[in-house]
Amino acid sequence: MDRPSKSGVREIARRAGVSLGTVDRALHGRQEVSEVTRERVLAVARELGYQPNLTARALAAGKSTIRIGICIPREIRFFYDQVRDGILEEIQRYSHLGLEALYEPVPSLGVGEAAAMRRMMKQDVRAILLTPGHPAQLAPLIDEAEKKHNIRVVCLASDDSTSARSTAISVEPRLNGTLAAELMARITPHAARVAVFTGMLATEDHARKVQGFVSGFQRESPAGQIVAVVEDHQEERQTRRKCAQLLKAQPDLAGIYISTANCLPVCETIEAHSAAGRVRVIATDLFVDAVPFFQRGVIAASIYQHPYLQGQTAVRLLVDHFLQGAPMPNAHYLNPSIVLKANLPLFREIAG
Amino acid sequence: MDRPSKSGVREIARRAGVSLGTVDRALHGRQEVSEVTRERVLAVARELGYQPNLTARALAAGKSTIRIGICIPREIRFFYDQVRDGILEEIQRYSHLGLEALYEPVPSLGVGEAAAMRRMMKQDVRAILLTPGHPAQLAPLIDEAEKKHNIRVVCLASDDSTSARSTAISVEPRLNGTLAAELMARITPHAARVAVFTGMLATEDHARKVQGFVSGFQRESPAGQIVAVVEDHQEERQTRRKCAQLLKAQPDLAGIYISTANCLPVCETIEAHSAAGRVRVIATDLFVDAVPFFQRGVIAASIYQHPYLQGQTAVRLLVDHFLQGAPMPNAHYLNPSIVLKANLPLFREIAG
DNA sequence: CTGAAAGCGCTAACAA
DNA sequence: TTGTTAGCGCTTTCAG
Repeated sequence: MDRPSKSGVREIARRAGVSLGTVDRALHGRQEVSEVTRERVLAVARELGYQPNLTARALAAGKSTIRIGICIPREIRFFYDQVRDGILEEIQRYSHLGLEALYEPVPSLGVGEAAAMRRMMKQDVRAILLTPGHPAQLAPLIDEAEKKHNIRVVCLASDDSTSARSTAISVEPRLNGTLAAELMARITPHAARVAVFTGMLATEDHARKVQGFVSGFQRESPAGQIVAVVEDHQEERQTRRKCAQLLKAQPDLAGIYISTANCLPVCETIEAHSAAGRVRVIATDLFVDAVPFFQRGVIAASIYQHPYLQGQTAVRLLVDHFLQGAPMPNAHYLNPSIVLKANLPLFREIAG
Repeated sequence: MDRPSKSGVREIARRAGVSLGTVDRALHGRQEVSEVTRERVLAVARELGYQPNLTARALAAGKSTIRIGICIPREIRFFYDQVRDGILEEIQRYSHLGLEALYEPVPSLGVGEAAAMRRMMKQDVRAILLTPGHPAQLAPLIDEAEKKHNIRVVCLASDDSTSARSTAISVEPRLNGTLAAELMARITPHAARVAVFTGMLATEDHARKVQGFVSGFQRESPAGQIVAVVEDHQEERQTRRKCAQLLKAQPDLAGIYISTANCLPVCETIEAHSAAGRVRVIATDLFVDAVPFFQRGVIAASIYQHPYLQGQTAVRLLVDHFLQGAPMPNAHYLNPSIVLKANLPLFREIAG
């Protein structure tokens, strides 16, 4: 693979007829070097196929040069925890290359994110990873971080593509919906009547999931019908009430797709109406409290959005970017998984 | 998190009243140090909560101290390629810590593996990653590598747990079967009659997949019936013939689970008999030639065994083991994924 | 068996 | 603008 048997800064310096310091300055595009010498040094480096030794670089540069700010809701055992674990563990793996975490959690999604971002910006972070609760509101701050402070902002789980954020990592909401739809079409009888529960259609993510489900279900089950799209604002009482109404109004309902993590009240209502089994439920994501509903056959499947992997991927993109100079993709979409009873125990939320 | 503000070998040496060299020898359990000094040094290290700086270690030890042998069938665009890519890319990511790949491919599964292993053993590898075609036959050699040469042997995709291999990474075959069974039970009508295609039941992996499917299907579809378990020895002509026979003998067949990657001949035979759609096919793994069958609705789903991730995981386990001293788990089981038409484009075999 | 000293490849502080 | 030099924390000779 590798051609150059020995080509370090030393060799470059020798061939370009300059000193180590100059090579370093040229390589890093610092200002204290003349245009012409820089060109020459870079030419030699290119010719030699110079690959910096990251180990030596990290060692010489001293510890914790790359501080990464993390702004994620503090939870216990849920989605955002997994995201955070993925981030922190991956940063840990790269700590020897100087990665360091600055954890500034917010109490819950969308609360205090701006303040947390400001705090991080003051502490010399090179990147900020955040799960924006209201992406649009945060956009100006994201733009400021990116443009004024040269901080790479990575959105996780949710996105605002109109802001200047460097990249976003998520399962494409529309794909969530189409995958659920295809599965729903397969597991329900012919000409099935199904419904969707969502949070608020005003939220872009929610709306796109629903759109994906609607168009996917129509395609995969032409004889089927979507009889209701219920907005529950993720409030438990509202969910129960609307679910009960739905079950009463649609006695032959064959399936429900819940596009948020709010499946518990739906499942309980279904059981209370003795509709378990007849109404196939496809949920979203995973947490221990949902396990009994899988076991009792209330939840047929769940669309899993790989929170841990989202966090891990974010860090890997940053490592490639900062350490290898790789460009950041505009967005990175992960492949969701389907959870059934059989593979349930292997997901990290359940395995412990 | 971290207590010790400064505790390197230097500090240990100072506190233990010895020199750097002695600390190093003690820390690495080399022989040229007296029992008593070593104890003392280790005690100080423990007390200080000493964590070696991997960067400095890699830099000082020089490049490529940890050579990893890779013995995997050479393919184009298939399962083992993905495994190999996962391994090589992850080794690349850790090259700065001294990881180096020694790639000794075999022409096909089970051919020349012993010779390849012997070659690697002579080239001073610290670990061997292999996908054993006939695990039992290789066992003595694996034992020799582990015990005589102190080489960590990691089995991928397939396992021989009776050998002395350090660990094995795979999707548990039984889980493959039960997951396919649960899905089959959901997507077929009540009291469905289904069949299984496998390679050879004499192969442990194949047998366990079938067992998983049989018991899972009985549990999830008590009224259903498994009308045939077909051994096709993964030979195309045999597969076609037996599949045609099956379709003729079982005109009301509702589903086929193919537990090997040999789905193409089955799908083609089904289409030739105009049975597409009526017979739901659940396949195993993924490759581009299968895509049209997904699109035409012949293959309803596939159980994906994450070949790339298997390779990547193997390397990560080795990194943790060699660099952090973590014990290797006896086996590492990955969570299989379900491929549907909707998420098909996101798998790396298809995305390119 | 132990100590002293010379780097690994790179960055950064200080001179020139 | 450029060159020189001293390390980063560890391993590894080579003497003692």
